[in-house]
Amino acid sequence: MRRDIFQAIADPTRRGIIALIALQALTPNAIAAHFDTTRQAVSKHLRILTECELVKQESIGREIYYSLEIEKMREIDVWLEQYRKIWEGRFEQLDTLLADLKRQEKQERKK
Amino acid sequence: MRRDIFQAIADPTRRGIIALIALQALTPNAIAAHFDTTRQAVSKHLRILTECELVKQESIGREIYYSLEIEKMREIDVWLEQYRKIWEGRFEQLDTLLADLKRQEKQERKK
DNA sequence: GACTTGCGAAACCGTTTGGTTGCATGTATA
DNA sequence: TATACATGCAACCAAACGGTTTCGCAAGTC
Repeated sequence: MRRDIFQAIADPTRRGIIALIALQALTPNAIAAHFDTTRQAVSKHLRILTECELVKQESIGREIYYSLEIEKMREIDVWLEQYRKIWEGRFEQLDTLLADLKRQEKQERKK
Repeated sequence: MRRDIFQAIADPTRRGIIALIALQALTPNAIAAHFDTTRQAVSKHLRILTECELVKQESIGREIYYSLEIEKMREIDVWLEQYRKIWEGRFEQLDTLLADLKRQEKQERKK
């Protein structure tokens, strides 16, 4: 039940949905038409994406339009930043980088 | 069996391991000491990380040192890039962005 | 050679995941 | 009002996941 953005993007179908609704809101039916699964399966994915606030919905009549909560994607970017420092060789603040990694490792350990 | 980098980073313990070996190679025992699981469980995680080439190993005597394959982390960055364009409002090449998202969506559909 | 250490592999187990089918509800439309 | 449509939700199921225990093997150490 612990909804995590990293878990949310782990599934290829969900990444497909994210790509699909990144620029335009779509209804579950419209989304399901792009994949070879049932509408209900898509609905489940949308629920997971909604639970971790990666997706927002807007009801219009009997239709529900889903769209990407782009700000949430930054969370991945934040996590990636420390490693970007490494592959870019930016070790100016090696101390803080080490502290960041240590803190994160400790945080993960608690889960 | 489908080893995917996104699935690899989905697990919090694996993210902890990644943070831990990002700057220094460590043995399974040393890694396991940082988490409250068995060495064997860590070993399983290391196998998954190795399978998707996120981690490389070097045998020294009877010890095996695992370290992060930092280049592989760029793959996540590449995937994130299209969304970064969106949240940064960089729509200069809206056409190519749309094409990128379409292509990716199609790619995910096949899986 | 006998013993300890570091490790991976296999077997097993409870839980989660991703999918399906069937159903209930609310909204438009004839 | 009766009908069709768009959707979420519950129940169920096989497969995958994350963990443990047990084992076997290679490499050091006495």
